[in-house]
Amino acid sequence: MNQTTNKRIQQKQQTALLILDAAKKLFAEQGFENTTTRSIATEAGVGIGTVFAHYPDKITLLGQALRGEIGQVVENSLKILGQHQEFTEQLVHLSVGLMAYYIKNQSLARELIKYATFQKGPEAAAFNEQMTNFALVASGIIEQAVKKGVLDSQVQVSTMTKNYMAIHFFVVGQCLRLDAPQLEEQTTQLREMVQALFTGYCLRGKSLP
Amino acid sequence: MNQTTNKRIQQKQQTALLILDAAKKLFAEQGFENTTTRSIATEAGVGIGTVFAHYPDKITLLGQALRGEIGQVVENSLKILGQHQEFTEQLVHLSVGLMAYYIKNQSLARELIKYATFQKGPEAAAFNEQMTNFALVASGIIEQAVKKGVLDSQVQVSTMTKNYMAIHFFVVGQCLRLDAPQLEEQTTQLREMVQALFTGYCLRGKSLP
DNA sequence: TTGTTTCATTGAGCACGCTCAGTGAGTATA
DNA sequence: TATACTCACTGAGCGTGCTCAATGAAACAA
Repeated sequence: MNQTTNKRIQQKQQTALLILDAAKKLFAEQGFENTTTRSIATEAGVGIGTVFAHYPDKITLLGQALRGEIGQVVENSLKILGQHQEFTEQLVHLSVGLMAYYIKNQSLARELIKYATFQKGPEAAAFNEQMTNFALVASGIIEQAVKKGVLDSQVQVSTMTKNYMAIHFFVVGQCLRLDAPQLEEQTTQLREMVQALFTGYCLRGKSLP
Repeated sequence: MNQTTNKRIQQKQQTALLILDAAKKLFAEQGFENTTTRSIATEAGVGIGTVFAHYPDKITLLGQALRGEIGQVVENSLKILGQHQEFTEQLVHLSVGLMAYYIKNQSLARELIKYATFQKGPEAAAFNEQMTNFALVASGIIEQAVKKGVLDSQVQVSTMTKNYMAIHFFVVGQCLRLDAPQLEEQTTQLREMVQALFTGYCLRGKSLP
């Protein structure tokens, strides 16, 4: 029963992959807007109807194409978080990974985030869940700093986390919007803003470089 | 020469107004996506081609429809800025006007800002110029606070301004994204974030309420 | 095997935003 | 007045993203 039924399911899964691979290739080669769903279907060797039988719309295809990579980028950032001692540098590092990815894939990332930020739907929900996790990590870093006595204990961790996320989105927005953003410049700006946010609450006499 | 030429020019200007008025009406009644350019043409009593002879694309029509109102809102906010003594309250007040407008016109404003934030073109440029002016006002408020000795003179005004703008965009983003945002809640969050940003640098013993 | 049901696949077709060659009234020139 | 030119206006038509009734192969039932 299972073995026989599998034939259809396997076929379906493979078709879905074929379409996704074609989409990835064409998006990378021609950009999002310049790639037509018809050309994706042709590249994948299926009819247009099949494309939309597997993915509800074009933006979902882009989301599926980028989601894995973005998750990977965040994961990598998390792995080497511990290398930094200053919690502000940990926060900076957390954002820089994504910033670098967004700069490298500016036009595709811009399209996805434009959608995810302002629209509703499963694709936006999935993306925003990733961002919620991201905020949780930031919150943990700030909480640790308070517990270690590096930060004044009267700060509201939740409010500071929101402030950090605001900075993150602000700088990420610039990475997506500017004409030829330089990672170094944007990182410097990010660092300045994060330090400005926290320096007033730092207890030990750590000075800015 | 002028008088006779005016006939054409006047006719053209009136046609443009007719189209813009029709667009305003239909956008308000049916939303941006649900309003077709054809229906705007019909409502205005002109052909579709005429619509695009006057406005390069649909989003420009929305921009023209909202730009005036948004400018008005900012102007009104500026007029009563002086009523607040605490500079943090001045900053909060600066944002609240726009937030209220965005909540009231959520779906249309979202569409315009989605475009202006991530796309290029004259419409986006015009909107971003408004935002640059907005940032200049904020910068002035912060600079004043430093000069008055309310803020530690070692703060970088430019960096703090960026931090404030980050908060502004963050909260405005929520006003545009959430399902039924409450102005009071969003204002409270904005105030918390602004106070958290500056409290560490405040010289006088002004306490939070 | 034969009949029945499920469901992945298909492409003609729809509605949309936007284009562009053609039209004719308005304007300047003789 | 007669003629040439300008330019606001027009809608048929194009290329999109996406839909949906129809098709037929795979899966199950007899």
